[in-house]
Amino acid sequence: MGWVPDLNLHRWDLSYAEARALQTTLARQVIQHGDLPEIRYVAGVDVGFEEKGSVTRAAVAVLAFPGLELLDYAVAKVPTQMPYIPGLLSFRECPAILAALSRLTVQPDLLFCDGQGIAHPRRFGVACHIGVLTGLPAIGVAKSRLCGKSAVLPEQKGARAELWDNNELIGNVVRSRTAVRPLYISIGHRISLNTAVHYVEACLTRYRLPETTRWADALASNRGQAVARANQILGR
DNA sequence: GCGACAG
DNA sequence: ATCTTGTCGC
Repeated sequence: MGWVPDLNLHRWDLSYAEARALQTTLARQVIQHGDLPEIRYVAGVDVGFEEKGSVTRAAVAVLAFPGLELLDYAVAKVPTQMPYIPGLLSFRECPAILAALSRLTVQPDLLFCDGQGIAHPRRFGVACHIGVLTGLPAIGVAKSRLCGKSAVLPEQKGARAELWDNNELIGNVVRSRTAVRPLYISIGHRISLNTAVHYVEACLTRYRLPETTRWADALASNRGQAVARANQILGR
């Protein structure tokens, strides 16, 4: 990651108890505010699995903002080291994600992570983890809820409700399209909740997920047509 | 002890 | 996440 001089790495071979303790410690490094300067490059990050789960495949797609044209993408595969355990997702996915980020040519100004940010039992979901380790502004864009409670959401696109847990505001539940399941948006790092929701909505077109996530999703799951289209656009 | 539980 | 075809509804 030549463009990230200060990667704050740590060990990944931890017991579950150690991993949870590390989350509690690192959560204090999350910066829960920040109004971003000029955002030119937004990136979607996602992970998929191969070989019955033994290989973790991460993909990062960088789009121009606000035009949303694909500018760059990178993929990385690493041996899967940890199973999926609710609350410890980042320990399973971060190694592959960091590897993919290191292969990027364009440095993103903002990362959209597939999963929670501080809307997490210890306020340290995958978006916080990636944000703190890279120092980049990050947003958690999850397709479902991990923890917290929110009011019933109107079916209309644009409907928005607060997500609360233990008397703390941890995120927003947002209807990105009429009559679809809502998105769970939370602070990842170096951004405020309102700014985070603003950028997610700015990356929406006609689908439930923002374009950043859609591209990362397609590339992480290695969908032939998506890879072909990406390579065509980028002339590869 | 009984649910809930990102991807 | 992943295994998988057609089908019901906005």
